[in-house]
Amino acid sequence: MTATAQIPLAALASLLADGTRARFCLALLDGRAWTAGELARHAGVAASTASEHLSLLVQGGLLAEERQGRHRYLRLAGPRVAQLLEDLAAHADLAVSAPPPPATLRAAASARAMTEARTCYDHLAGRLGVAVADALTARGLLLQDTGFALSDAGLEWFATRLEVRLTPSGRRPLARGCLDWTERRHHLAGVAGAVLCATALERGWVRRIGSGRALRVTGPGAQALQELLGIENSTGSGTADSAEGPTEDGPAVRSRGDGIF
Amino acid sequence: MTATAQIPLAALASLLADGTRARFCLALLDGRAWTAGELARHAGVAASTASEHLSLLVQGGLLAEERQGRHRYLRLAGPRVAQLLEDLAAHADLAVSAPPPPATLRAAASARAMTEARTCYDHLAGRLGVAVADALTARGLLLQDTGFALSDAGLEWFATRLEVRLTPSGRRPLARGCLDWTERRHHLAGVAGAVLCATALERGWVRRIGSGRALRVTGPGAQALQELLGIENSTGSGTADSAEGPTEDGPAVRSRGDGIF
DNA sequence: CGGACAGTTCGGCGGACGCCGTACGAAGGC
DNA sequence: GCCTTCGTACGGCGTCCGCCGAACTGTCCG
Repeated sequence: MTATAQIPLAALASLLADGTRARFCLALLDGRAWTAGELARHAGVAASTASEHLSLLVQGGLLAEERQGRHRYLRLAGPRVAQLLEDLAAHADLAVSAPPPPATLRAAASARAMTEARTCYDHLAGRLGVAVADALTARGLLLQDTGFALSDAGLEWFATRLEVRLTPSGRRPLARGCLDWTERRHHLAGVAGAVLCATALERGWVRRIGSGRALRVTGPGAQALQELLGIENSTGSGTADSAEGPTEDGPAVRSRGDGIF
Repeated sequence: MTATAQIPLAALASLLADGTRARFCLALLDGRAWTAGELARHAGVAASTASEHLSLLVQGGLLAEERQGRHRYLRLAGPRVAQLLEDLAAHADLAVSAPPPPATLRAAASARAMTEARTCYDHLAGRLGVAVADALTARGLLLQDTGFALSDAGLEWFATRLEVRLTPSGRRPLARGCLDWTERRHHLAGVAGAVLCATALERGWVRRIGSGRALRVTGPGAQALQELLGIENSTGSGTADSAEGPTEDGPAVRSRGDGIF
């Protein structure tokens, strides 16, 4: 019996203390399910190595698996895990103040698209995510000064303007602040953040770029954001496909929008 | 160059992945400063071993050190670190559903006192902490349904009833929910939680039991809680000294109160 | 039924790391 | 001044663990 096993905190940290396992978890922060092989290639290790790591992560309660035929799909075990990883990553990245500059043009374009708009597990992040949180706050729908919670008007807004139900599921908070690692400010997470992101994807307000977690705001999306929250088409820079994703990257489909968020 | 060093998340997790270092951090969650020797004895390792570990933790930004004469005092680097540790520990402890029963009578008594009232870094926890959060919520001073934030009335209450200023310091939120690992519900953390705890200690409403983090509510304290928040003297069980602390444990000073929280 | 592919299990190798004891420097009490 | 005490630097030892390749199981497809 090793010493770390008796300290739950150390046992949990051990799971994330390995570079390969950490890469897996960070990749899965896009909120989707990857196959074991995809994760192995993503991290640059042999399939056998990945298999063992994934079993550990599943056993440790960080990942959930779903087997379909000869595939083993893996995703984060739930919002709690996603939040934990976000917090940890945010803290770690703050310590290393200077992230290495992207090595290739393509990576740079991908990074730019990510800073504009992306998913953060199951909610919106990047400039877009922060802009939404700010707009909600400016309109008195979200309280950020004294904590982080929806106001009564905010509840009303979700029900009547957005026309969605916020169902309090389990112990997950309705609204939660999530530190955005590019903007270094909070965006909206929790049930409300998830519902908002899902709604935006369903109604075609945002679309995934390529196979990654970067997002692009569509024309109707820009209009909806303007009408619902008064968010103006801001600071637009080009959009690009993402660098990495659960599917093999096909030929680059690089599009360039004009100032679309 | 090891592989984990290139992944900040993994580098941070590595610091906590060792049982001894984890023990150090958990001990320091009492919010006070320990000397290197005290921590070494607490974890049961040689002084030289502890010294190396502590240097790593300081270098990693988790701990702050302060040298006084021949002593090296160590404390958590700040509220952010404390929160991270709390979250991590809460998650880890949930995974291991059944904590081992206390081995000695004295440890059992200490555990009982801890569940009643204790500090959690710099705020109140245990039954007392949750009771305070609940009372604030019941009176409309704290919003817990739609997130976690003080209401306007809550701000007012701190200013006029408690007669303290809540100064928004840095990026620390005014109010934050912290998962209580004994009650499995939220208690009040953030600036408000810290101010409330400090006030309670200053005005003698609560007192530290022995040298640990367990607290005892005093007579005037019970009265103040009743007047300010309508909290009745609840579920009192005996109080006892704590098992571990930064100072060498002297002779046990076991006191037994009658139903004092 | 056989071939291709996804994933797992196993053995073995090599590096990383946590531990200690010892020796040393520095601060404080007598 | 000497001696005790707290903390640090170093060398060595043992273990743990992450990696791979090879062999095997199971699934899908033709």
